[in-house]
Amino acid sequence: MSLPHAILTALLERPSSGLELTRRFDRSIGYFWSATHQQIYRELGKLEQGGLIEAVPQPPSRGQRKEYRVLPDGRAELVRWVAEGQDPKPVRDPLLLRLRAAAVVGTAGLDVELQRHLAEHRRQLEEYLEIEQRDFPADGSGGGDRLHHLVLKAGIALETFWVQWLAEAVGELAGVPAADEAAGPGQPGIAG
Amino acid sequence: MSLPHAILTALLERPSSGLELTRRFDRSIGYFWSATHQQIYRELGKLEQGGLIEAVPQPPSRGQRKEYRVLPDGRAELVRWVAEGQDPKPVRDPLLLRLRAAAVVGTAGLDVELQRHLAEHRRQLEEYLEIEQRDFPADGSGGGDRLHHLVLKAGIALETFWVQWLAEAVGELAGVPAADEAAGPGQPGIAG
DNA sequence: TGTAACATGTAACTAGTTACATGATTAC
DNA sequence: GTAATCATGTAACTAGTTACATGTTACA
Repeated sequence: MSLPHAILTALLERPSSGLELTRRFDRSIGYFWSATHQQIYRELGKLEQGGLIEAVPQPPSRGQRKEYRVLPDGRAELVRWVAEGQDPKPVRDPLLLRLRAAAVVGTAGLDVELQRHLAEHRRQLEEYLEIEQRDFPADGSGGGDRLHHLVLKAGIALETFWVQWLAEAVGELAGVPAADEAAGPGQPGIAG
Repeated sequence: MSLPHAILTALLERPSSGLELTRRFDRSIGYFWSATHQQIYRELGKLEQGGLIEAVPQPPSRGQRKEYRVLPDGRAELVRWVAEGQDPKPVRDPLLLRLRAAAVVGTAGLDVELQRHLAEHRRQLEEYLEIEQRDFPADGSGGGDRLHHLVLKAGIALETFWVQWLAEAVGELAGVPAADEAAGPGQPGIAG
């Protein structure tokens, strides 16, 4: 259950309205935990009801901006959650699944997809590198938080992995015929 | 919607009963698309109803083993899905979120978690490397599918990333006081 | 005949997605 | 005054998780 904690973190960094949060979830926090505005408004309601956040007093009506800030209980909950025992979540990626499927039914059409993904990951990597140059310049003058930098470096390393792996995959695919029957059955893959 | 396609792939590789599929989703396919037995039985029902798979004729009763195989429509659906346009799914990782939260409320208790994750990723990496040695030995005698190897190499690279990054994170954390107030507000992180 | 392991399922809940509804403010 | 945009929300659906229920087979 990470969304409430993502919102608590965002609100501690800066008290915001629902729409502002939505915008911030399109970048920043959203780079590793995305959420739609519907999810965010619903969760804000729950958090307020639970006494973890409060709306800055204002005439509450539809269409009217409502700014939230974190209450002591909210901060305490976040502190608790940071130290909580959580197993690493296993990889869950449809693209890897598609490669596995392609090994059985043929790779027709997959090359286009791989190239599209490659371009997208290159773009994302560029974006992260620009952020790093801006917020964490080599001369140490940026003043950015070390933990923030650590998180950003994870993003950079992950995108770098995808770019390299996809480039290899594109090459590999070029050498494999896109027949409808690439491999017969009984050829067990990862651990059969 | 990847689960039905994961099941179709698994059944094409080898016709199986629900429980066998469940076991295979604990390793193999499950390394990049996990599923519980409840999900699997529900999905098998839907796929059968949709005419994509069929149960090998048998007296159908509870507690009685039921083996499924893929029908032509099921294979066609999988072929279609392999070439389908799907955007890369953005990273969604609670651990990165927790680091971000720790930058605001302090890192107390996080080091233990990082070390636990590090150990788990080391174990998983070992497992993948053993599978690689077994199924894809350097002398090319393994006969494993090139696409399967590609998928495995993605798993290896991802685990390698985590091991390296977590090791750096543990070191970084050792140099940061686990105070309840590590950083004041107004210090924007990734893209603020 | 009891019990462990095999095997299939139901029910209830939680999280996330998609489509749509409605009011307020600003710029023309 | 009306169109665009800001802002908050509802409803319905899909996917995934957790807890539990029930029948079958082997075997001590």
